Amino acid sequence: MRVEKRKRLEAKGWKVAGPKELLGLSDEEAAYIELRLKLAEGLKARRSAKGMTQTALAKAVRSSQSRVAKMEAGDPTVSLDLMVKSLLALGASNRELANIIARN
Amino acid sequence: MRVEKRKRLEAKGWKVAGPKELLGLSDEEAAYIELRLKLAEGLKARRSAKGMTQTALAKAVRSSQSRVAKMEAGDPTVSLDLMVKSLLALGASNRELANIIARN
DNA sequence: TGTGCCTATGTCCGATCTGACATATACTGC
DNA sequence: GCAGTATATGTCAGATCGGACATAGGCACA
Repeated sequence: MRVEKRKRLEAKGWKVAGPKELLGLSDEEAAYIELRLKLAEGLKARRSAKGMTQTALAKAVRSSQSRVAKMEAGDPTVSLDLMVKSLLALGASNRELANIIARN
Repeated sequence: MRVEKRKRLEAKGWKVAGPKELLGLSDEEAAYIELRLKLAEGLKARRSAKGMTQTALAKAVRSSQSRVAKMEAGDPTVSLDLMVKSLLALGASNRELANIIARN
């Protein structure tokens, strides 16, 4: 993984467990965090494509605007569950979900 | 969704919120639960393909045998996060994850 | 039948995540 | 400038999820 990307991730507040190399991420840690970021981006893209506000999406998933903002920011305190549920609430199919995840 | 499948899901202990029709699942609820089952199946398949025991996988992800069993059973008390992390720990790439999700 | 191994299920309490709220920042149009 | 709207960020009590543990069921092979 490129240093630039790593710094982007670490800047978001991720404290990474057991560094294999100093401040490094293991492959699976990296895959996990990249996955989250892809979901976050997909969420934001889909929401704005629909012309929805964060508040509107929040209501649709019975959450709050602040949590939607955190989701889209890739905040470590939001779960994959919530992000996935939100994408589904935005009308994404499992197949579209897969596309978001597989995307480079 | 076919009634047979619905019963399969409900039998696993899912209590579904706000039934649109009596005992029915909305599209997004169904997609969410199917997603979980796919991950559960993928997890079990991948683990046994590697000849690992649940206990061995548990150690690899610093979890416990009981939780691995629940994961593979699609138990509602395990999060997507844990299932995804476990799949990644089994060496699955994000792309393989996507394949599991997109599978029929 | 017993011993051994793997998996399933239930319960507990400590850790993590959640919605709600407050507040801040940013960008409009007036 | 100010009001209105959208988004970002921090905090907190309550809800959910976590590993650990106990225990049961299943299946093999002596």
